[in-house]
Amino acid sequence: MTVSNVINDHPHVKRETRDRVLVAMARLDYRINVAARNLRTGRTGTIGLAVPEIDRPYYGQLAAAIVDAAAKHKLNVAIEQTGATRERELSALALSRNRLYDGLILSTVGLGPADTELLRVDYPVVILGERIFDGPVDHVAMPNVDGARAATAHLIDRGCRRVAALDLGDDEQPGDVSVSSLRHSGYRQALTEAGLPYDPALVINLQQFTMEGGAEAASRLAASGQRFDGLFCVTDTVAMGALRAFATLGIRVPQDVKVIGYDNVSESAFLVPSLSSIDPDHGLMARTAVQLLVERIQHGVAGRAVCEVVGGFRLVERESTAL
Amino acid sequence: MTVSNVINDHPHVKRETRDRVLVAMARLDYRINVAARNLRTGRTGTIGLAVPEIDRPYYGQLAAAIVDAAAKHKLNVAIEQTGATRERELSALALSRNRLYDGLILSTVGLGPADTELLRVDYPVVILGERIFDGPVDHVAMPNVDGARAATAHLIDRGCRRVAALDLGDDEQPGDVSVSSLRHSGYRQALTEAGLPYDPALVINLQQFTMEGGAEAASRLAASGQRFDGLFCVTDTVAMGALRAFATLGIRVPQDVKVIGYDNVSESAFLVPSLSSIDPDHGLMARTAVQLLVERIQHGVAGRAVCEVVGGFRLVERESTAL
DNA sequence: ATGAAAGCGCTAACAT
DNA sequence: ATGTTAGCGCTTTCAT
Repeated sequence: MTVSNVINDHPHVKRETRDRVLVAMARLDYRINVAARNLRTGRTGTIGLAVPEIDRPYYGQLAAAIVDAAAKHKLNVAIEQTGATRERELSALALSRNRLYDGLILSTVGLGPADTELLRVDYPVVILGERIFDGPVDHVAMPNVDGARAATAHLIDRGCRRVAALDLGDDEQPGDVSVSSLRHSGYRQALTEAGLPYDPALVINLQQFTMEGGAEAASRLAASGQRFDGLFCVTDTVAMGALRAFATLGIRVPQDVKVIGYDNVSESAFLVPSLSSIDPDHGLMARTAVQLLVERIQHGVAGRAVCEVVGGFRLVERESTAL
Repeated sequence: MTVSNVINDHPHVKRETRDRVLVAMARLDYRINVAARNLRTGRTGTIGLAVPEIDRPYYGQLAAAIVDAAAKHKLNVAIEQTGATRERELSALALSRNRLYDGLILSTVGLGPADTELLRVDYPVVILGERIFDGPVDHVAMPNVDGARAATAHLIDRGCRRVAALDLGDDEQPGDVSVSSLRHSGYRQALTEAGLPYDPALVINLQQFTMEGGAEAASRLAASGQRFDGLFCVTDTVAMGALRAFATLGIRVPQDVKVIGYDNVSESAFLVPSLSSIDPDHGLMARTAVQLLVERIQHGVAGRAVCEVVGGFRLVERESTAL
C-alpha cells in the first residue's frame, strides 16, 4: 500500500520510506500493470479518436492536434478508421462502451440525424464534424456555412461571375446537415447576396471527397461546355484534384479560373499555384474537443448541459485566386 | 463461467443454454469489461504505433495501412507521436513496457545505433524504418540504397549530367544508418556507376524533412549559382517543397531541372508537375510489420530468431522527369 | 505514516 | 455441458 502511495505521489509518505521504495522498484525493474489499475479505477487513460481515414491530410492534421492536446491531459489516443461508413462509426462507439477508452471523439460523416438516439450513451462522447445537430452529446463544429460563403464571396470579389462548385449539391435529403450541404448553402448564399443567379449546371457532384474525386469532377465540369470563371471546392483535397485536372486540360489558374478550397491543409501553401482556402483553426478545434471530453470524463457524463461550439475561420488568399 | 464460454465462442455450450445467455445479456445491456479481461489474460488487444508525426503524408499513409492490417488480427492501434526525438521514442517504448500495449511498432528516427541495447526489452517490438541495424528486434526496412540509386539513375538516364540532392549529405557520424545517409549513398552509387563526378556543392543539407525544409533547401541550391539539371529529393514531401520553390523562382520542371522523390505518397500523382518517385509498397511493409509483431505476441518474444525484412520498390515515372 | 482487508470482473484449471 | 475455485495487481476504505 505504501508502494502504491509512492507511485501515485500521495502525501503522508515519509521521505526515507519513499526512497527505500524507489530503490527497491529500480532494483526489481518494477513496472506498473496498467490493466490492473484500469480494472480498479475504471479508467484507461486512453481516449478513442474515430475518423474516416487517417491518411487524408485533413484528418491527419486533426489527429496530430488531438494527440498533442490529449497529451497535455496525460491521455493516450487510439485511432479508429471508420471509412466514413455509418456502420463502422457505430462500431467505434461500441468499443468505447466496452470501457476500452475513457471517452470518444467521433468525426461523424456516415451517421445521420436519424441516428441521434444511438448517441445517447452513458459514456463521454464528443462529436467533431457535422451531420448531427442538437444531438445528445457535445459537439465541436466548423463554421461551414459562413466559411463557404466567405470563400465564394472572395471569388466574386475577385471578379468571378460564373462560380462553379464541386460538392454533393442538393442531392441529399432535406434537413441534411452534412459538411457538403452546409458548405453548399454557404456557396448559394454568397451568390444570392451578390445578386448572381444559382445555376445547377455549375454544381458538379463529387463521387468522393478525394483528390481523385476532385480531378474527375473538375474534368466533367470542363467537359460540360459550361462557361465558368470561379470554382469553390468543398475541401482542399478536392481542390488539389481539380487543380491537377485543370493543368492537364490546359486551363490556367487563376487566369482562366480562380479556385478556392476549404480546410487550409498544410499542403495548400505548397501547391502550384498555391491554393486559397478557408482556415478553420484545427488546433483550437482539437483543444476544444479534448477539453470537453475531459470535463465529461472527470465530472461524469451528466455533469453539465450539452454544449455546441462553432469555431471561427480565416480567409487565406493565395495564388489560385490572385487577380 | 458458461457466460464466459458463450462470450468467447467456446465449444461445449449447449445451443439452448447459449441462447438463454445471449437473451439475458441483451436484456441487461451487458458489456464486457475489457480491463478485467486484460488483467486476467495479460493481453490488451491493442498495439502501439510510434511515428514522428502523424500529419506527414508518409506516416499518415503508413498508419492507415497498419490500422487496416492490425484490424485483420482484431487488434486496435494506438498512435504515439514522437516528434522524431530520441527521448520520446524511448518513452513510447516505456508505455508498452507498462503493458499498455501488446506490442509496439516503432518508426525510428531519433534512436541511433548507440541505443541498440535499449531495445533489448522483454515484450514484442518491431522497428519500421532505419537507424538500427542488427538490433535485438525484428526490423522491416525499406530498400533505401537501391531505391535512391534507381531514382538517381533514372535522372541520369533522362539526360541529367549535374544531379543535385536534397538530404543530410555526409553531415553525420560514420556508420550512420539514417534514412538520409542510406539514400545519400544510393545517390552517390548511381553517380559513380554512370561515371559522373560526386560534387559536394550539389548536395544541400536539409533543416528538416518537410515541405518548408525542401523549399528552403531548393532556394539555397538555386541561389548557390551551381548549374544543375536534375534533383534527387530524400522524400516526396521534400520534393513537394522543392517544386514549389522552383515555381516561385521561374525554374521550369522538367525542362530546366528534372526532379524525383522517394515514398510515392498519394499526393505526388496530383502535383503540377506530377512527381516521379520510388514506391516502396507501404501496404506490404505494414502487413509485414504487423505479421511479425503478431508472431511475437502469440509465440513469445523469444519464439524465433530476430529477422530483418527489406521490401522491394518500383520506379514511378511522372511529368517531373519527362523528357 | 503505514498497513490489512476486500474486491474490481474476468477466465484458466479443475471438478462434477 | 456446466459449475466451483482461485487469483490476475491494483487501489479504496478503514484500522492502527
